[in-house]
Amino acid sequence: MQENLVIVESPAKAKTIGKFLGKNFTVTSCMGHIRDLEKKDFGIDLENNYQPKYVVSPDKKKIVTELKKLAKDAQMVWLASDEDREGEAIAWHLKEVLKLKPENTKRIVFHEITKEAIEKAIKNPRSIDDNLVNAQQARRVLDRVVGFEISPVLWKKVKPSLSAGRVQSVAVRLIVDRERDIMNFESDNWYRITGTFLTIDDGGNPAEVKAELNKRFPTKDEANAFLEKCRSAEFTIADVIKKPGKRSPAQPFTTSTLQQEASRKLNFSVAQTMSVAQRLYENGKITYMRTDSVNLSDLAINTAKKKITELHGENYVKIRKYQTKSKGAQEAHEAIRPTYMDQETVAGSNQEQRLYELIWKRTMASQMADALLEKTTVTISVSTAPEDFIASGEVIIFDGFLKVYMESTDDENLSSVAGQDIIPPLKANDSLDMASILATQRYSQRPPRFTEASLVKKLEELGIGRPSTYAPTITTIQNRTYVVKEDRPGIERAYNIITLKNDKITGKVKTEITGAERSKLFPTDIGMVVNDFLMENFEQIMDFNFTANVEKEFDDIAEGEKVWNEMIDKFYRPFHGQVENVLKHSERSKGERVLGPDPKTGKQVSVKIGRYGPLAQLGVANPETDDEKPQFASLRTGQHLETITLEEALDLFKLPRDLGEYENKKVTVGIGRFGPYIRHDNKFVSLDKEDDPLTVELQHAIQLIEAKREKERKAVIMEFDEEPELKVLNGRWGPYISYQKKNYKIPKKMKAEELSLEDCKNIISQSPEPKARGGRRKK
DNA sequence: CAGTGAGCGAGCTTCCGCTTGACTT
Repeated sequence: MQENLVIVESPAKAKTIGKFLGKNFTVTSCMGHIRDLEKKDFGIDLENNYQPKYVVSPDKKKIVTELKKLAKDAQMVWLASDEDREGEAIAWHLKEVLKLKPENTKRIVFHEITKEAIEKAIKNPRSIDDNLVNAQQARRVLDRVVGFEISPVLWKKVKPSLSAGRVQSVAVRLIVDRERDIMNFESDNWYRITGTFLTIDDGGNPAEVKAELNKRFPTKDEANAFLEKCRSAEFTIADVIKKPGKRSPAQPFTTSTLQQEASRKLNFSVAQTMSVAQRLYENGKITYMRTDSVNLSDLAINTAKKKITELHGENYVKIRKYQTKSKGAQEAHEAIRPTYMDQETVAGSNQEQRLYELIWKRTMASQMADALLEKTTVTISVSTAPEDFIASGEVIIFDGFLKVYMESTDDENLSSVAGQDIIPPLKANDSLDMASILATQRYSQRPPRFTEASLVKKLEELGIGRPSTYAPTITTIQNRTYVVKEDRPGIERAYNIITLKNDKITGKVKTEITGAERSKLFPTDIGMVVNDFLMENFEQIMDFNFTANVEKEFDDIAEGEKVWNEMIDKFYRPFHGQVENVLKHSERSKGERVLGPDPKTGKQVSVKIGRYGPLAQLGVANPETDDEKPQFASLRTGQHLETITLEEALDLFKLPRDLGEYENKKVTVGIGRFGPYIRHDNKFVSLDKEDDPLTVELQHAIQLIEAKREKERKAVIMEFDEEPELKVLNGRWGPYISYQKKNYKIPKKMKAEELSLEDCKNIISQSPEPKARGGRRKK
């Protein structure tokens, strides 16, 4: 019989703690929540004060059986889940499901996984905090109510299988709002004046000083006039100011900041970062990766200090204690840090090594000295104008933490790495020779689109979502196709540049690419329609402060100042009324937009969301007269309900288009579910990306048809006269056997070119029944 | 798989937070 059973949440944690506790303790894990609300039906008894109906989650049945067995054999069960709301509820569910008796059950908590912390916890057990558990039940029930009452409204009023929720719907709103800000953005432009001046440096060599005018000009004429004035001007140093400055390291990593930095520095997606971190954690290389705490254990700080001294010297050390202040933080863990600070690198995949290195550097830097800078500002006066040129430079006097790590920023325009601009020694009243002065036309920047990581940052600022849900939320809104992550090309923009050099003023027009996007989040048409529908009908849920407001109430419940089902009741009554109201009165939402009349026929042209996605419609259905039916055409990729023009929509109806004949058969071009295609002799050939179906000509179409035939000829490795339905083909993943429209894998040791008909039949009879080609087809 | 978009209506979809593998693409 085991004396003591300790239950924690994760197996990796159980392993470590097991080592600390010795023989009298068995440490095991429950893998997070073991029970949840019933998934079928609502899972909440509305007739009975919102009583939750809990069931053991299907994937936890096995674990629960094992835990029951272990608990039965133990004299004392120690529930050691996290100290936050969710952790308390996990402990309570364990107590309920395992039917633990109070006299055999103790609840313990610890913030860091060290021998001392755990022994201290064992000495100070408490009982389960029912108020905290109730706060969690309120959270859980509220989320179920919101998600499971609004989602079905969307199925009826917009499209089946859609979803809404406290977290995901606000995440989508952020992206939709930003996209509209960008659409409505009006770019401003002005002229920025920069000058290059000549001087002599300490060594007596010629040196350059670059400076920017402290005024920008709204028009080309004004910029020109200023350059004219500079022609005959004298340039004098009016002032040199030197100021000390410092920069401090960033806080240790939390889930959110790790996701941001891994995205900026390593180009990892949010999900990728988490799975790489999970492996590092399981291998004991880093502490737990789902945390909102920036706290480091004393042990970690001490080993970091030792390592910094060893590598860089004592003057690089500065012990810093960080405190978490983000909204809703629950402080159940430490910050994300290397388990052993003296390990600079780890074995493992390239990704694991890079992420580890990032975490190691960030943690080291967080305990290092400030960087000391000297900022120099030089004012250069212009004898013929009231404006001044300003040259500014920053020199690192002491690098401190910058020796190891520098946090990146999302703003590409911000060049902020110190030590880039060394200014040659200059004195007041020195005069400078002017080498050139430039007036460059600049445009104001539209708001930036979100990356996965910058969306996580925003959600965290708003207190929406938790470290364990950031990555899944980002995945969900993409799975529901509310949002897509993609690249989009920029557009070319012209700008003027005027140069004064050698007493000559010359103007030039240059071009630049602007607005190109890489891996950014864009709302889809359905995302926008759903967002607008929710904004109109469920404003309260869409409010950025909704989560913060209910969190306050959860806190009150946790403090014992509010009763959880009373809080839910207060929310539920008006909310449910609103749901009923919307179901009864609101129109189906298709995002319809009328673009105007077709100039040829006068029929109305409109766009909306149809069963298979966004479409354009020519004409209006009239059931009474039952005359001509409207024409429909799908929107093309890259076209959107909100931005498509009348002309672009009309073009869609020009397809399918006759190109002429080839081999006495018609050749037509159209757009289908898989993009633009050419049809000939009942066969389809995809157009190349650069081909426009509206202008493509017969000759090119024939080329494509022939190219496809050539490819098909190559694709057939073997045919058999006796069995025309059986072929050995070369596909995307290598050779395979096709027989009666089903495909079969060829075993690795066999060579495709050497198969006999007999071999093929053997393979087919021995293979498991494959899926029919085309996947899920109905009937 | 590529011309769909009308309508009948069965049975299904859905939330957020804890956790880790077992899956397919």
